[in-house]
Amino acid sequence: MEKTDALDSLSALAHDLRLDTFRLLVRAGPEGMAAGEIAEALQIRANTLSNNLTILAAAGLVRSAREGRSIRYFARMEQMRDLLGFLIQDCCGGRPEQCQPMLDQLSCPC
Amino acid sequence: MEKTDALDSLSALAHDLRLDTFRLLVRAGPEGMAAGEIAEALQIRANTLSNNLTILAAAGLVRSAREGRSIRYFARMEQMRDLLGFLIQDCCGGRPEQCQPMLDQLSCPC
DNA sequence: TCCATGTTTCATGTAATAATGAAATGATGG
DNA sequence: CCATCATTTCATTATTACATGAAACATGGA
Repeated sequence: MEKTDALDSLSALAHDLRLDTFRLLVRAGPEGMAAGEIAEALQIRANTLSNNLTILAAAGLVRSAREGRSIRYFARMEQMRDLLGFLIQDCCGGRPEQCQPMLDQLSCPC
Repeated sequence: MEKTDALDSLSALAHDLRLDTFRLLVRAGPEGMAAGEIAEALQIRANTLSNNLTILAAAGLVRSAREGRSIRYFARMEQMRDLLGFLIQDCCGGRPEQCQPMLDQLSCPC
């Protein structure tokens, strides 16, 4: 991942509503959620959500697909993985002795 | 890590100069770098850097220590680890089957 | 075809963010 | 204790991000 893509993703996630939206979609999994369902769940206006979904989509963190009248949104886990990869690579830059101990402490809560 | 802390860290990193600064400090390792050295390396004004170092410090991503006339800055890897942990936990929320494959693809470049 | 539903686009006002020059602070060596 | 160096603080200005109401667009059903 390029630095500019990482900046886009970080900016997209560095926003209360967008972080909530992304987390919600991650939890929704492969079925995704319709824009209306998201707005309902997060108690926000349709157009505010739409603007922020556009920003998440531009950053590659979500994708959309029309389904009848509504439009479903899905979290793009690949992008999330690439972002984590970028941040980790960032930390390692030539200094494995600093990076590895950090990663060892990182455990997946699964 | 709390969501509000994660948002602070994400906001702090979602800025070209601050991301560069943080990466530089990570690479500098435990010796850290004086503010003047950072400004020199990144070719930016002292006060611009100072403002952005303050933001990084408020987010917990760097710490500082005076050393003679200059002030040294250090990357706080714990905070970075916690942020990564938050983002990963975020992705797992109740859905290990989605999270684990992602993590398996994540390898440390060390 | 016409209407209702779901979502996005547009225009606008406002608030937050960012960089800058100038001045102030703090620390050191002479 | 003075001069100097390193860094921060302050005030100002420009830019950008944000939420909103109103209007537009697309789809499916009567």
